Amino acid sequence: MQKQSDAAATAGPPPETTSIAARAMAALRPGGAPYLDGLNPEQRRAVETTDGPVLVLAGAGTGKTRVLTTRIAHLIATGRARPYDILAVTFTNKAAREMKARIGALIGPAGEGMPWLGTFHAIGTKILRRHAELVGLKSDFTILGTDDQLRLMKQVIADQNIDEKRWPARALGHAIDGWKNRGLSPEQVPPGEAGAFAFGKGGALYTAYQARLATLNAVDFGDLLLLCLKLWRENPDVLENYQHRFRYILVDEYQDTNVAQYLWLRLLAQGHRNVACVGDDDQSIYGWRGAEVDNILRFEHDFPGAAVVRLERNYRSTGHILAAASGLIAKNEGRLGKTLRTEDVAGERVTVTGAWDSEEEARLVAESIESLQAKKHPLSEIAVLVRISAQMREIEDRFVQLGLPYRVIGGPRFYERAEIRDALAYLRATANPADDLAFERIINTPKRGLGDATLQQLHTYARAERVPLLLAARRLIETDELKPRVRSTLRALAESFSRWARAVETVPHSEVAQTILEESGYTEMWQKDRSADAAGRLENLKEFVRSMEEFPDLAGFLEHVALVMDASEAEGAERVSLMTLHAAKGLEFDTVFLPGWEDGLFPNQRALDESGRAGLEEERRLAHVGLTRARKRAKLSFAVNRRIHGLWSSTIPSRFIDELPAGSVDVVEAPAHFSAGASRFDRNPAPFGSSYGTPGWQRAQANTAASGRGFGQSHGASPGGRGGPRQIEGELVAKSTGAPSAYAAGARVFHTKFGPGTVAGVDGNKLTVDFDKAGRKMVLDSFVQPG
DNA sequence: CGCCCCTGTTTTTTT
DNA sequence: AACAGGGGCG
Repeated sequence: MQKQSDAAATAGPPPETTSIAARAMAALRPGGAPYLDGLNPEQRRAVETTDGPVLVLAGAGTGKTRVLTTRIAHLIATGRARPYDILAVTFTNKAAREMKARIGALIGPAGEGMPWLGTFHAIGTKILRRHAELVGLKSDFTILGTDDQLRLMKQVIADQNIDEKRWPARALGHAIDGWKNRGLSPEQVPPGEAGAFAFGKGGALYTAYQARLATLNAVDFGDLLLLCLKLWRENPDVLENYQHRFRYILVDEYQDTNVAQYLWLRLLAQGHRNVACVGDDDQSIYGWRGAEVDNILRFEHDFPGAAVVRLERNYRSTGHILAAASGLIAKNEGRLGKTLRTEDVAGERVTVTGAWDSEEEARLVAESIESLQAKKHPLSEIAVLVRISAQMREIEDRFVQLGLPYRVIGGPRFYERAEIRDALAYLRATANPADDLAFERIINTPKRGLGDATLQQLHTYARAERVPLLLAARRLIETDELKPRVRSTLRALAESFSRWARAVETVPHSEVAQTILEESGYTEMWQKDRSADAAGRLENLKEFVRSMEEFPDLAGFLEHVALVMDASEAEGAERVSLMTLHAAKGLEFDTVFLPGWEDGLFPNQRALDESGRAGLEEERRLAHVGLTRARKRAKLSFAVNRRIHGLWSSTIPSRFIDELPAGSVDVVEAPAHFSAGASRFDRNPAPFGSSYGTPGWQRAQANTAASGRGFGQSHGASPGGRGGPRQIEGELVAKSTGAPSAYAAGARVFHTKFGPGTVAGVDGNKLTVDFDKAGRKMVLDSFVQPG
């Protein structure tokens, strides 16, 4: 496959033609084409193969972003395209921002104001606003966030008299999301799937949901793409216009595209057929939210004659790290196949350390960081990457105890916070009196005595008269259908909204926001709140009002908030970064800690249960992403005991550890200071079987016994010095026997710690056992005896 | 209408 | 274990 693609690439239009012309044209400009300097031959080919479809398979650390930005610079500098002829799509705002900045740096002001560089959703919005009426919307449509969607779904479910407990709105949301990801409008959903939800009502619910959106003049994120497809299919002239307009199309992170995005791109690319997709099938980690690795695997089929360029020269990691990552990812089937290589030194081996429990693991990580810090390793160049957010807690606790400065990347986002969503709801309801969802959110926030009963009345009236809630309120307060108290409260609220709406016309919008928050009693609500986070919320509200000043008007600000759900965070501070593996994609650090490599956690059991082998391969890609974040040092670890949902479970090392090439790995034993006193476990819970028979493990056990209790030696881990971690080269702690287990599902077994149980599943020498007392656990078969 | 207790849930995350 | 959301009660 690899050979084939390369052949196809060279069989295409000879790149030299464009290359010479490009260079000649660039040479006309003073200073030649400095932006091409320093590209390697493959990168250069990816940049200079301008015409026709191109797939750039860019492995981790091979200069993907550089290629993308240089390619745009090249298109503009050589006069092939003006900035507005180029469509460049990314997935995240961050990526879009970065690309803008780098293009600016490459070619100066000429590259500024690329109007069609943005996320799929931002560009989709831009297009839909221009043609809103063709898809049944007004151009000032609202973009709903997930919480609004959820509330809408709840209403729809209730309307259809379906038990929301049996068929939760979340599940419906998931189903509809899935359909939208696959580009399916309600009528296109396969009947079988539509019928699977709520006794055959899934399709009807989807239809009803879309109808509700339409009456609200609102769309959700999926619609931003789906409605473009509808627009183009029903209006070929409009499609043609865009096909013509976008002379060159570039797509970043192509492996993350879902079907809807793929269809979207394909329609547009059919014009000039100059589409360059950059991606890495080995870094596809978003399958669970609809990304189709197949899109990248099928590229050459979908775009016949496509040139394929592989970027395999890695400029990031040292040899052993790259070897470990490559060796691991090689276990995946269904990949296009790349071999990363580096000209860098072999460097340090990847280390693997076993800890007694997750608490000790956190301590090991923290102490390891402290000793690096002592050697002047900048903290900003250290990251701890975890599989799930829940792992962060223990690590944070440890950092706090030691006073290690750290920052969590990708936590709850600014615009997702309750106080911000409330403030936004006030602004939305002010800007758009028909925004029922916003009005509903704040009608009783702060508490003003307008509860469910009142809301029901409003709903009934609004539905009967087909008017928005706020208008329904205005009309009802003129009748005597409401209790006097409710009536006066509601009148005051309605009048406030009128007043605020008038203010928007004359007063700067951030001042109006300030006024709204004060007059509505919202600020006061938090001032009176005695809970610990109230002060922080007030701070957030201040920041929120302040951030509005950066936008020309209220509508502009609301659009920004709907599409750009992240607030820029201060970078470069002297802190350790803590984040999930997913959040780490695209980042790099000198030293990377990868804790929690245990079967069940990583690879994650749920991924395995839900997606089987595909799930396992995605987990493996995640591991690959994790390893390739490291420039100089990657430190894996696992714990033998971990608390899962509050219960202690015994765990076994990740199968991925076994899959690493032994030659690039060092097993490093934990410094000998197991916190025996703090553990609630017997030191020797089970006779160690073959898997724990390695010298390192045995020594760890011996040291534990000898070192006694307490924390006394916690700083004795001076690396390189005496008493520091000893290394046993090439030995793997979790070495599998490879031999199939002697046990079969259904067999009765006995475990010294967990007692009797029944084997539920077998995977090599790893057993899933339902213990009579202890519940379901995963254990190595050498830990149990026939029972 | 509002508060409190109980119950069920718990991957990864963007737009 | 921790949290969120719903139901029931005052």
